[in-house]
Amino acid sequence: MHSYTEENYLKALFNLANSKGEVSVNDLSKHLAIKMPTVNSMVKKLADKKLVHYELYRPVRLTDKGKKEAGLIIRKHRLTEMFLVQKMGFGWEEVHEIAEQIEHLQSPLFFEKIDEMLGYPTVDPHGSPIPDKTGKFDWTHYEKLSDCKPGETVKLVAVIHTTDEFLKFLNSRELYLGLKLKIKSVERFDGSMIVSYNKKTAESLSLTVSERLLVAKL
Amino acid sequence: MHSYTEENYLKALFNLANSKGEVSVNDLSKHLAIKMPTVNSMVKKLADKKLVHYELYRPVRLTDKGKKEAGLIIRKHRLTEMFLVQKMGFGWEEVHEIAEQIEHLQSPLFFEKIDEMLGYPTVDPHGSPIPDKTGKFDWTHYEKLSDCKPGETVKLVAVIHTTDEFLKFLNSRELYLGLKLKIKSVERFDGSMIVSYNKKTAESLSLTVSERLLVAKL
DNA sequence: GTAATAACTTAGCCTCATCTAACAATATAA
DNA sequence: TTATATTGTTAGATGAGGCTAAGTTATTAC
Repeated sequence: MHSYTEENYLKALFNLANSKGEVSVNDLSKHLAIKMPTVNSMVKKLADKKLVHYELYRPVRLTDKGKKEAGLIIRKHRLTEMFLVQKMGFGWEEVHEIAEQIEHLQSPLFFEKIDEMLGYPTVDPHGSPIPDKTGKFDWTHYEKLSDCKPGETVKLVAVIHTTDEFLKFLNSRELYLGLKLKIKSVERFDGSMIVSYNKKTAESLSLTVSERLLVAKL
Repeated sequence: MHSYTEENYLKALFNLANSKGEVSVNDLSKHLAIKMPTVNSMVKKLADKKLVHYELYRPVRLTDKGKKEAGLIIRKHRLTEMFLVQKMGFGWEEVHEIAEQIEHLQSPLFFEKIDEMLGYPTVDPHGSPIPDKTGKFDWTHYEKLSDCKPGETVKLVAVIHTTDEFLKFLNSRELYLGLKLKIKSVERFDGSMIVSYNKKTAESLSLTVSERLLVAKL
């Protein structure tokens, strides 16, 4: 098994690699708030364990083994978040910190039980997919709200870059997963969007926000 | 806050000190499965932090501060065990290992929620008292089954030295908390007891077992 | 009351995960 | 295309929490 620390590096690599597939030592260092030389030596250690591909002065890529391990940790994290929200009554903005700790528990039985109690969910409370027991998952191809056109009606299916503050902001605007949104117009100037949903007929969402909301077209 | 390791030392001291109030370095070493020199240096560290009283070549005693800290960890452990049994359907023999890990989580909110969901319980699934929010608790004075006399009828209220195997043994004999037992006789020779409960009219319990069962007289 | 045993302590070493300081390579901009 | 800035690497230190080997103090047995 891997150490608490190694697990955090794997998870960070997994999350950062989503777009490019490779991650610079610098990105990792910033994301983990750990100095570069430390990250550098840890990356070498992960390479020794065949969890990442690494060459001097080159970005890092997870190996298949590394992807699997990372996927399994993310699985535990997301199952936990779902459990905290659905079975314990936490808000979606409260669960990240706690799941961050619980994901490291060594008890397959515990996570089996959670999975079962939740009815084998496929997404977490923020709409992110939960990897399966082999560590694999697919992001069904959702669009960013910011890529949609006026006149379209869409359903909010996931939230990305989920920070505390952002989720609280969504709460305050009554923006929840599953919500139907109609796009009324897009402001040329700053990319902000005017949308309607529920009883709100003209809410404005900045580009910063609409880029973080994933939707399915209806 | 204290490290994971320090928390384990505090918890061990708390558990071992129950009878004598003081604990030898040797006992601690055996209980934690950590070599004496390591324990020795850790004890000094705890003394620096005013968590234990310590003099060279003398046993160790928790300070009031240390007792409080330890009590709060035990509280988290026992609340967790109760949660695992009552809300997640685990058996009382399965929860120790998991609680051992969860007790170290840093999230007051998480344990508040558990406490609330359980209706502020005062004992864990094995009948041990759950310390309050100041780390204090009282072992209501229960008697060992082994100290009872033939003819008495008692209620099983707690189990001590709870290992996996022992709890499984109790399961197999259908010995659960709350059970009424009548003591029929005690064997002079080896201290074993013949008791009746439920539909069983003459079950034999060895001294090893009856010393680990706490009862209240009826 | 001494000798043997058990318990305790000290000294010194190890690994893990972190750091800083200094140097090397690559990328960017003039 | 050379100068500068950014990114990456190496070397060496640190603190936590372990270990073994060797010596010291208590305790137990005779």
